[in-house]
Amino acid sequence: MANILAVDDEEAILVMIQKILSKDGHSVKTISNPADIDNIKLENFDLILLDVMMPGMDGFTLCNRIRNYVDCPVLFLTAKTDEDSLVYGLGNGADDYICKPFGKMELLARVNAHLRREHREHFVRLSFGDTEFNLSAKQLIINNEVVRLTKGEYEICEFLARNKGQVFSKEQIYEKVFGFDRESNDSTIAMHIKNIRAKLEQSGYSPIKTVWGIGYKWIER
Amino acid sequence: MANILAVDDEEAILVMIQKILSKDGHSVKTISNPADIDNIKLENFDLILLDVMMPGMDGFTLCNRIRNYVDCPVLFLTAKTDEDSLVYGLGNGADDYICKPFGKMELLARVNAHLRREHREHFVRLSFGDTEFNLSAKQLIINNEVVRLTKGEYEICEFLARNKGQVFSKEQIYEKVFGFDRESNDSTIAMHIKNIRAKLEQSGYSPIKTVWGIGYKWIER
DNA sequence: CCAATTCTTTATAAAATCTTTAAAATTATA
DNA sequence: TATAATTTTAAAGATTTTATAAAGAATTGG
Repeated sequence: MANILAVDDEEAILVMIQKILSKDGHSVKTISNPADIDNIKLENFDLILLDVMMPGMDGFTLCNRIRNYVDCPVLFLTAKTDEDSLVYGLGNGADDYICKPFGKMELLARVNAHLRREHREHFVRLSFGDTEFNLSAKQLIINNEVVRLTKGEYEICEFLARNKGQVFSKEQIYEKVFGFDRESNDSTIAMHIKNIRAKLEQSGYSPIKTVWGIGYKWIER
Repeated sequence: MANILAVDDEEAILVMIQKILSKDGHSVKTISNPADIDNIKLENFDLILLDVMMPGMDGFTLCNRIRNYVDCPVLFLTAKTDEDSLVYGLGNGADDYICKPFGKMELLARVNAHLRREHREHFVRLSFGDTEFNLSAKQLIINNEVVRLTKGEYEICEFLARNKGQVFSKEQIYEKVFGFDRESNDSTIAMHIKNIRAKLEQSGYSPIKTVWGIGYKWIER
């Protein structure tokens, strides 16, 4: 799942880390001599676990040094449980500070949380229930499935959904969505509404309701 | 510096959080009634602190719910110090789990570490699957083979790939990649896209998708 | 300064979307 | 119930946007 590097001078701990993480599907490389870290391509790792107190090199300095060419999460594993050390560690480029003795499940949970975060997409969203507008991708997603809408169709949906419950005339919709008014736009909107409905119907949704004589509205469910 | 939301039913803790964080330059909003969270635009926050045990709503559920439309770091503050709760919390979308009573400096250090990370640019590595950008050599490598792109072509690819999933208009792409705006740049970008596609096609890749009427986006297969 | 590469423009073809038209269906109301 | 108003629907036409090709301008490296 992920490439993880663990650096610690205690073999027993490395064995434990190796066991826990590889059981969860990760590929783990261990180093017991911190000096060896210079012979390794750190760029290839998705996450690094670092002991703080190691003979010949302290983890803080090491972390600070490798931060120049490493973007991935770096987590300290340490017996130094005082607050000052923690603050110092986090202030020197680390992303987490796990105190020994730590629970096996805690280690795994923290590692996975950091990995998950690394892959978290930063999209601007607008969502209610199982309906989601991905404003960055300009996509309407229903039940984790993308509904293939044209630009105009999408814009109409987003506009109505943003103001769900409110009724808008065809004219208003046209003006709000396309930005200007026009001679005969009612039939255009009617057309779009029809097409949108047909597409959403396939996902089992009918969110656009006709308010007779007035217009349309997106109903909240 | 950052907009932070803190949710806790204990006023004393909120006051403390407020004090610590605002002293460090952050803008802090506090909520003592978790139900109020529905009346707040969560998108505006850079980081959220959440108590786990609150009357009427538990933080785990809340976190899981808001994760649908919130990308920012969410940190639990909790008196539940057992490992199971920690694992459960981190497994439900949280990014950290801070046990009460926590040190003031620890809170600040963790908050800042998360914020710093959020702004950490990936300057070393950008890759997915067998597609890799060598950012220092300015090369796109697919299946261990270098794709011969011109500088402009490469920059467009890197920009789109960095923001994969997001749609950008031709104008936006031009501005972001070449740094300035221009009278007629649409056809230039269209041209580059065409050439990029032709080159990537030879490696069997078609990562750039046209979003009709809006622009282009990089899709991760 | 020249040659090669890259970027930009122009023109045309192709594709997708939007708009119009008109008829059918539905709803409101007299 | 009949009539008028409104919405729905289908299909064709118009428009807009993108893709492609080729040629000209600018830039770069030797």
